[in-house]
Amino acid sequence: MKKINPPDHVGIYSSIPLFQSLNEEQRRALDSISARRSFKKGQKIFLEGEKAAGFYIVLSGRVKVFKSSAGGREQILRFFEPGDSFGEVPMFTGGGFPASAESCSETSVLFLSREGFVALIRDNPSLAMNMLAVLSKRLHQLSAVIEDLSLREIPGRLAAHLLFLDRGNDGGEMDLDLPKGELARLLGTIPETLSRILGRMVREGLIRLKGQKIIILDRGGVEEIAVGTRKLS
Amino acid sequence: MKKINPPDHVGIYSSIPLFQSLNEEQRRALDSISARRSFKKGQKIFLEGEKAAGFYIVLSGRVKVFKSSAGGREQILRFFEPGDSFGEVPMFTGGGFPASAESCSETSVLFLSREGFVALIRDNPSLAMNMLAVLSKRLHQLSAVIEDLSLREIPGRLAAHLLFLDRGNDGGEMDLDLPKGELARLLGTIPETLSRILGRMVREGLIRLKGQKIIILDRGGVEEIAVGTRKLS
DNA sequence: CGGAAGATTGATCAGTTTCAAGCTCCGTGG
DNA sequence: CCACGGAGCTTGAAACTGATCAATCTTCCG
Repeated sequence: MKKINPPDHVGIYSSIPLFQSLNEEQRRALDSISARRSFKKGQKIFLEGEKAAGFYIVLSGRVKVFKSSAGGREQILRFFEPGDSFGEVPMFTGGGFPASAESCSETSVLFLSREGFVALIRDNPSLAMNMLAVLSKRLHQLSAVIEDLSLREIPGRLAAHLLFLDRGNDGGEMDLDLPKGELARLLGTIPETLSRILGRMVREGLIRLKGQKIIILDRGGVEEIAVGTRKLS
Repeated sequence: MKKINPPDHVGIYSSIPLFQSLNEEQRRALDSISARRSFKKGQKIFLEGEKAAGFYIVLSGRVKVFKSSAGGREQILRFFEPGDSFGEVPMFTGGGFPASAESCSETSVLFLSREGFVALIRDNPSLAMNMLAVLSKRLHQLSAVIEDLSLREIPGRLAAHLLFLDRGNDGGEMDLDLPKGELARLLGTIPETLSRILGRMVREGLIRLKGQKIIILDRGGVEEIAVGTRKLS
């Protein structure tokens, strides 16, 4: 499991992409505007609409950011892992958080105060550029989520996700890395539906599945499902 | 109709929110890195995945940014109007555009070169802050789209959109401001479905509709639909 | 070993899309 | 000035996807 937990505090920042371009002095400046916080599994970190006093960076554990509906349904926007920052939006809009955040496990985060960070950005052009890059990548990701939700049906989303998990380890066994219920909420559906579709994929010999372990048996077939060329019967 | 087309070029920039904080000299600098471009109705401005040499600002007309699927379906992410910038993402990610852009009418835009603008940002902290604010607002918007697509059904999305259009002019007649087919693609559906749902709303006395003109007759009712408290029969 | 949370399965239902046909509006050209 | 033609919009019937509800099974911890 990834974890950011080095001996001295300079090391903390050097393993955070956002701060790559800062020098020692600037990193020390971060110390005075940041604080560690810990969350137990399932704790709320912030709620949609809340005002923010700053933003967060994951040090260890995992955080999910999600939207929830009146009816109790939940759409996960993304999981954040060690090194990822989250909750930046209200720092720059002045409004509230666009979504809620909750820890998925024992989690430790770094909290950075808004004023401090904004000041730091003001005379660190490269920090500003890094943050622009972070937000831009986030926009790209959200666009992809929208594409999934609007233009693809669930088997396609699932297939694409499996191929994403499989990047690099062709054919080998891999881990879903999430409880199936969470995966369902990430794909914009519910556990029952996910279960059924996984079942169909198994029946058609596309994948093998035991617990959270999964193997892609027919990569070409899965790709066809992802693209929409082929359908599950 | 809004239009940005002032006598001298300083004026151009002063009516663009992104450049509010720049002084005269900095605005003159923009001149050397920007160029006007014109598009006729329905012309592609860029395609998803294309590499970018810069980004755009709408001067007059309207631009839609959208995702399209293999099956020919289309999800509009947003419309951009005079003063709005669009297509910034690849400037900061180094990748391609996350979506495609097309003019909705005779449209004139300002194109700003990537290198020039990045250089400008580097020694204009407030320009960087403005851009951070722009991207953050965009993230907020996309989150809202995701919420709509995943957590709400179509009558709810439509009702929310009508209330949005109505902000300020309680009860008066207003304009859809879009062909119904485009509205459908903005709400994540197809013209047939939109037509039926508008029909149901009329039948229930929630709205009156003639062409693109629409009046909200029962604001409370429309709000209930938007929130999900009430359903159309 | 017991119990609770998570996962699967089946039957049913609701919402949305698809396909097909017809209609309306409006600009163009005869 | 009217007729034509086409795009956009509407309407209907049928098909489909995914959600809901309810029951059962599994897993994993305490």
